[in-house]
Amino acid sequence: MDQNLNDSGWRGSQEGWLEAAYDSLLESGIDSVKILPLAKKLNLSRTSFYWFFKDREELLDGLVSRWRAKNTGSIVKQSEAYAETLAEAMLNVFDCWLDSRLFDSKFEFAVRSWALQSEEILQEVQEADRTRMDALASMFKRFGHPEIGADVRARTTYLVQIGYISMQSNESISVRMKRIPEYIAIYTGETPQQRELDRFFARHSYKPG
Amino acid sequence: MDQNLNDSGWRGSQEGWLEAAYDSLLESGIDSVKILPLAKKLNLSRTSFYWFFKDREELLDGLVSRWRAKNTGSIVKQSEAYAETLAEAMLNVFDCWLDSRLFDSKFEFAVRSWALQSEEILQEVQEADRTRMDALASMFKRFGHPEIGADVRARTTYLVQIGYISMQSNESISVRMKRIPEYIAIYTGETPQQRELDRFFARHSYKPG
DNA sequence: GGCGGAATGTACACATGTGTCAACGGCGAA
DNA sequence: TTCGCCGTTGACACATGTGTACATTCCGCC
Repeated sequence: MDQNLNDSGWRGSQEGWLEAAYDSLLESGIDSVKILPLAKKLNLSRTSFYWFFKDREELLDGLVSRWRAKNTGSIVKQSEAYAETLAEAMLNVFDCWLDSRLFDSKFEFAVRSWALQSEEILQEVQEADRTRMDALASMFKRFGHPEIGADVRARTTYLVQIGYISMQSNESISVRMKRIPEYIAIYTGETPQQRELDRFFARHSYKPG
Repeated sequence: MDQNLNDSGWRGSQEGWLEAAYDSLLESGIDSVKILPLAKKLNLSRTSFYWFFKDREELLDGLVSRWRAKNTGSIVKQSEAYAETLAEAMLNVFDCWLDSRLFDSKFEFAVRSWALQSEEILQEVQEADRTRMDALASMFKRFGHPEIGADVRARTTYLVQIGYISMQSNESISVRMKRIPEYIAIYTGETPQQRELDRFFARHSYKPG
């Protein structure tokens, strides 16, 4: 398959192995991330893996770092973005759910499943959950929701998305977009303005029909 | 460990292997369900497994059947239970989330993670999701919510729970109970009556402090 | 053009898993 | 008591995976 040489004139690279591991993790879970199959995919000898990584453990560590770097950051950032109303702020957060450059849902699900069999990963995931929900709760408080209400609304917002990911569904953008106004109403208790929605739709190149 | 004989005077049984498989699935995921380790746990020879099951595949089928029988039924049933108000109906559904005899969350999470690496299981899970969400949507419609609102509220209710499961958190009953009134308010748009809450708390032997 | 380190490959040792087979053991019925 | 079935076991054959040691090749540089 991948007989192409990379920059340095060689076929293999740390990045290459990591990328293959990432693909396999998303496709079939952590137990499928094995050196022998990856080598076959990369068309490399199994043992040349050990040139780039000490052992399998080190490869898996690389995957966790990748996940941590990508997914948690975006939610925090989007929840802090400028907004005039709570509904608009909520729509900023929704950007994450619809833009895979901000939040990688498949990656997220695979890592959470991984947590089932590794105490270490479980700690990582729970730490991420806390950070993300705290950021969302702050957003609700910023717009005047009292402590407990903000907390439960933050949980609702976040958990619906985690649950959605866990369904591994593959719906079209338009099906998902049709639910947005209702979601905003439920989460925030206020109806979003049409112009707020229009701005959101435009950001995601969606034309309501 | 398990040197006891069962009813028929023998040590092994189909049930015994299935139970061990179930434990292992919940503890460490489907890839940990292997005949050799299970045999060690049961203190039986690995090969005697093949007396009760054709192969590993058949054991896994047993696990799926178990899951299907338990988890989906309860949600449907609770969503159809008698209630005077929507808030009360919602509390009936909440029974599932707090009573492991109705809904086995760990089992649920393990099966969903399994779906990552098996197309067949993915189909099963998605079928279950549809059935459950339809039941919840019917409940919202029964209490006067229009189609799209009922649908999104059903999704919210259901997905928050699936998301919660996916956090694998281990919170005390009292922490969880304190959020209930807020959840009801968000999901249904109406505040629950104190007596409705009291009835719910009593069902779960919880004394608000 | 040949040296040296980066990258790859081959061979080995070992571990863990599946499934088949033939032999063995306990217990109840004839 | 002995026959036969239900359940159990160890030995075998095989597959897939990890990691190490050592040889080999490739490429840039002097």
